[in-house]
Amino acid sequence: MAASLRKAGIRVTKQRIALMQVLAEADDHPDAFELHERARAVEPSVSLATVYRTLSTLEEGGVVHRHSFEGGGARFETTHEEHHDHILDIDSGAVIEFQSDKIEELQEAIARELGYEVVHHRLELYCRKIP
Amino acid sequence: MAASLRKAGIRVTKQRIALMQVLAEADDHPDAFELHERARAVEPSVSLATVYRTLSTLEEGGVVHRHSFEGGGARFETTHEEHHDHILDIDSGAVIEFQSDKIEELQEAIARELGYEVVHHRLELYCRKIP
DNA sequence: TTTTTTGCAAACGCTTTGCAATGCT
DNA sequence: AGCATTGCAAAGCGTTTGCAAAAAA
Repeated sequence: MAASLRKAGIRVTKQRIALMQVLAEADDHPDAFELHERARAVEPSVSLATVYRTLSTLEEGGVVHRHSFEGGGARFETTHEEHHDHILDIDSGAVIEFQSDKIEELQEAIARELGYEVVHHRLELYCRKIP
Repeated sequence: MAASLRKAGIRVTKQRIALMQVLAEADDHPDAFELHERARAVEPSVSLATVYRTLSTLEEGGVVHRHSFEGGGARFETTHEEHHDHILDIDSGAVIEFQSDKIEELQEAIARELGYEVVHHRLELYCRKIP
């Protein structure tokens, strides 16, 4: 944990280590408040302000991704290799990841046709379970 | 304008008429602040609070759509027949609409495969002009 | 020792809301 | 008359920031 911070040129503090640990263990796209709760359980000295500051730092460093789903504040996940989009279960709040090369290609084709190149995109499917 | 409000079961006030007029003329997805400016030019008695309240009312009535693009507040457009998604020009801030049946189908296929049906979705391409 | 990071509390930007006054039907 | 809608100012919410103290390099 400390090593990977050092490698990214980010100073190692106990607050950052706690947050990274919590992020590494999370698989549910928590928000800043939730991350603060979890980080405090590991290292009580972590403040919410530091959670926000560290998340921004980690985002700049490409370590985490920030998502702004509908309703509520931003939610975070540690960056993983493959790009993916999200399905959001309207009823349970669950977040499911998916990936579609075809959709990616279509997006690029559409943009290109209009004289644009896609820098990044956002695709979210707000769904309900089929009974 | 007044008639279409009445038809939707919404009381007719000069503030609402002003806002609807401004919305009808807009083709640039303005935010609440911008709509307030424009509506005030038509009817000076419109307050920002009423703009927000009326936008919510119109949204519930299906008359306008609210979008939460990256950065800044919500932006609005009058609902038009065909569903569409958006390209956002990162440099100019311009919003371009596009529509792709293929992408829609793929989204539904992906959701279905995971046991979900798509209630609504969000697809935004943040783009830069190709030189 | 120098520079960065921290917690705290205050400020921020956008949006919503309580209230008494006003306006619609 | 009766009830919805208004403007205003205050509050709400998630997020950011100024500052002096603490900690990392």
